[in-house]
Amino acid sequence: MRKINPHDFKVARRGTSRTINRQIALNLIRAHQPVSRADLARLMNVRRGVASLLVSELLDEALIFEGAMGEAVGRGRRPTFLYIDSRQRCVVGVDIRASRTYIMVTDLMGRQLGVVSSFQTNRDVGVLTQELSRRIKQVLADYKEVGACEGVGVAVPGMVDPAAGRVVHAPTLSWRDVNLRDPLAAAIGIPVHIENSGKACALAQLWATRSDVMASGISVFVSVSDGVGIGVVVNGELLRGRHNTAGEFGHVPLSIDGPRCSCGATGCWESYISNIATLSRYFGRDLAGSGPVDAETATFSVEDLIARARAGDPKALAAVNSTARYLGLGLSSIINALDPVRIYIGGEITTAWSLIEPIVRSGLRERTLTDFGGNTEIHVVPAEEHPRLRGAVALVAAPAFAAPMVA
Amino acid sequence: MRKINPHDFKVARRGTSRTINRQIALNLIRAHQPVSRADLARLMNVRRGVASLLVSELLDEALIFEGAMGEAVGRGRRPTFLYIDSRQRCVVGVDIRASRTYIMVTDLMGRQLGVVSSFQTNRDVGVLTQELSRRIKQVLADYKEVGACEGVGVAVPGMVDPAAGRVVHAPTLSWRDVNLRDPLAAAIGIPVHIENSGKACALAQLWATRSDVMASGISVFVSVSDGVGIGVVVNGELLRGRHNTAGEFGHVPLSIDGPRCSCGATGCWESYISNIATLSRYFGRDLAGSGPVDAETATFSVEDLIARARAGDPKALAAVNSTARYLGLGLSSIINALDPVRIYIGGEITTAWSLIEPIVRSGLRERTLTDFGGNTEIHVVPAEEHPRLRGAVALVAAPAFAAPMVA
DNA sequence: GAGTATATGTTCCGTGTTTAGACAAAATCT
DNA sequence: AGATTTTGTCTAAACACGGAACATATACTC
Repeated sequence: MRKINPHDFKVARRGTSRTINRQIALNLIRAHQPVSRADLARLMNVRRGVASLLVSELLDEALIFEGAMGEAVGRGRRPTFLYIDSRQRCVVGVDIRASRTYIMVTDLMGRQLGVVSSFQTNRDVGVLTQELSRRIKQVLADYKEVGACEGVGVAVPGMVDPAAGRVVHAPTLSWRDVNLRDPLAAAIGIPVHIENSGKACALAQLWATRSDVMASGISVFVSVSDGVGIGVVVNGELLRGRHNTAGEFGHVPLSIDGPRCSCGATGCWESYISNIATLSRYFGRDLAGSGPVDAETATFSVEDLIARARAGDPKALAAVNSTARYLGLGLSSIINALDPVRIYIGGEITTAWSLIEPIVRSGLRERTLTDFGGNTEIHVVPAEEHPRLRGAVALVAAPAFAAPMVA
Repeated sequence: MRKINPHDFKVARRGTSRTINRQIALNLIRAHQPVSRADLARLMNVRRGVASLLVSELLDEALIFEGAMGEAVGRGRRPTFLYIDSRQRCVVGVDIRASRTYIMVTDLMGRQLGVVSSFQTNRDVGVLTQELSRRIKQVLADYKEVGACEGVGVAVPGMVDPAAGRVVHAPTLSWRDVNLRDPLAAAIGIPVHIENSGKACALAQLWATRSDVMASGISVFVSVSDGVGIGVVVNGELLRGRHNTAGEFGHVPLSIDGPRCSCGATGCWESYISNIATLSRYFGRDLAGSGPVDAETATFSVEDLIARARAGDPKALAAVNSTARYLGLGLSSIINALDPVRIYIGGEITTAWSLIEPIVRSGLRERTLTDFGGNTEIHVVPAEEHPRLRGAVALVAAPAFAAPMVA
């Protein structure tokens, strides 16, 4: 039951019905391809004539194309199959992280083309833009057969203003109010879209062709790495808030008297479960601080810690288990606050999922208000799926499929 | 940018445009009445002919009526003014609280008719239903001139399944899985709608004719009384979640090692800022527990405490100030999690707002991630506005104005 | 007071879109 | 070869917005 905003509404025009149905048809082709006009008519519950007209419009705009004739299922004329037209078009996804930056090329459906390449992140924006531009051009030259690049999507670990193309604040990169989009777009001559990496992860799941849980109700993506990035999707739309900072559950406290967090406050969830927090717990001292960096801690990663835990190192196991419990306790806040259908979890810690899942679940159940809250579905997204990169790609590819604004 | 759910979408039919525009016109009449057909055409940016047809349809359905001719502004024919048709129709709002139950009669616009009556809440559902039924009939008989009752809306302090008409769990009433709607509806012969009281408060603000902040972006209503009830509105729609429990920020922790909360967990925000928590802080012992009830604490309310604080009692002031700080700390979680445009606050503690506002604000700024987060607009809703009751009324009156489901 | 200007509300026709159904094309089965 | 079935196209009807003309009603001007 939505209220119409009496100061910001969209009147239905003569072509509004067509626009709506055209987008529905396009999405159905995306979700069900290969699919025939007759299939579409059945899926949409309209006459074949209408489906035909919608399809011819999409064909004119080269958003879809007619593939080979399908094999007839029973008797009767064989259908002509329709596909999203991703021939000779590609998208580049970029994931900027504190240590390394990753690049991937996909088609318009978000299907990976080639391999993911990476290089060390230079925190000087000018230098990074130069290097990114060079590498993107390189990658596009390497994969010439994939065609023209429709756009570049960039996931950034920090607060982003996508409309302005600016990074408002990225603590791990020491960026403040940086225009990342325009210089990069100018350098490569391709449109660039930027977004916060937690939100990008959520977009990746939302626009993944297989999943359709996220397209209705509430779903949450929790990405645990250097920091905790979170994206919330409500009714198929990313929750942005007034300044595009909605979803920062990482800085909701577990204990206001807890450890100091990079954000300046104390006891944030992030300060309990980030990779640095887990490692600090193992080494018995705060690695986030500017203390002396010894050879061991400098290169030791959470994956290494998990390996030791699996190998039977009791201290490592204790550190991981501790993180698991705090992870569950924080998830309970998300569940109480949003009552989501499903929570996706990504990040290095998920490689220990089989180890920690029961602890996460019991930590979660310590604080969830209801039994079904405690049973909220949790889905692990492995690193190989590259959620940030796929989300970055969605920034470019998804708008063409978005629902029209109506009423 | 919303994704169309490929398994649950609404195709635009021949009448869809008309349905959309009809609802827009209806909402504009609601928001701007008195208003003429020509005004509507201008507001909607359509030809007068279209507006005329929409209006005649709304007239046929008796949703609106033509009032007296308006005075011509300049020269030219005088407009015929249109109004939402609330003649001879009324709505009853009911607010069930742990101690007392309140009843109010309004018209379809939510304008209060007569006075708010109340009686002591009997926790036996059967007895309460009987008494409610008797009193509602009484009130409708007393105000016979207001016409037929379109429905009864009930706000309940607990978890509610509005579709089933059941109270799933209301701790302060000791109710579990109680069918409240059907027995009451049967007894009075009028449709009944029930909803959680925090969500009802949010609905009251959403559908208030003057405010239109809530109709776009994110807004939150925080109601502090025996417990902490919260309603979140996203893009003009109440955030419900999978089990209609979204918004329970009252049970997000300030400190997981904090005081025990009525929900069973420890350190919930509610356990720091509920009226009982504030009073417990003043009396130096836990009033929520089943300890001995002495004459002083039994009748002493937060309003009394605030009066003492204003009179200069340092212990009272300290207790109130403490609550104020915790209120601010918890609000920062809401701001970080949702980045709302505005937060509404209701409850007894708001009578001390002039006293506590700076402390709430500084507590809030201790933990908000960004400067603009720290400056998030906070709006106090005084008890005299009866947000719960107006929300209960909105349950009945609002559906007629809701946006149609499209795409 | 008659004529002019202006605003409101209705009506008519054109265009675009869905709805319904007929029809040709293509494939399979008998 | 003919019947059946499925796909895709086409045509007419129903319905909605878009645009403009027209009647109505009021105020201003000479």
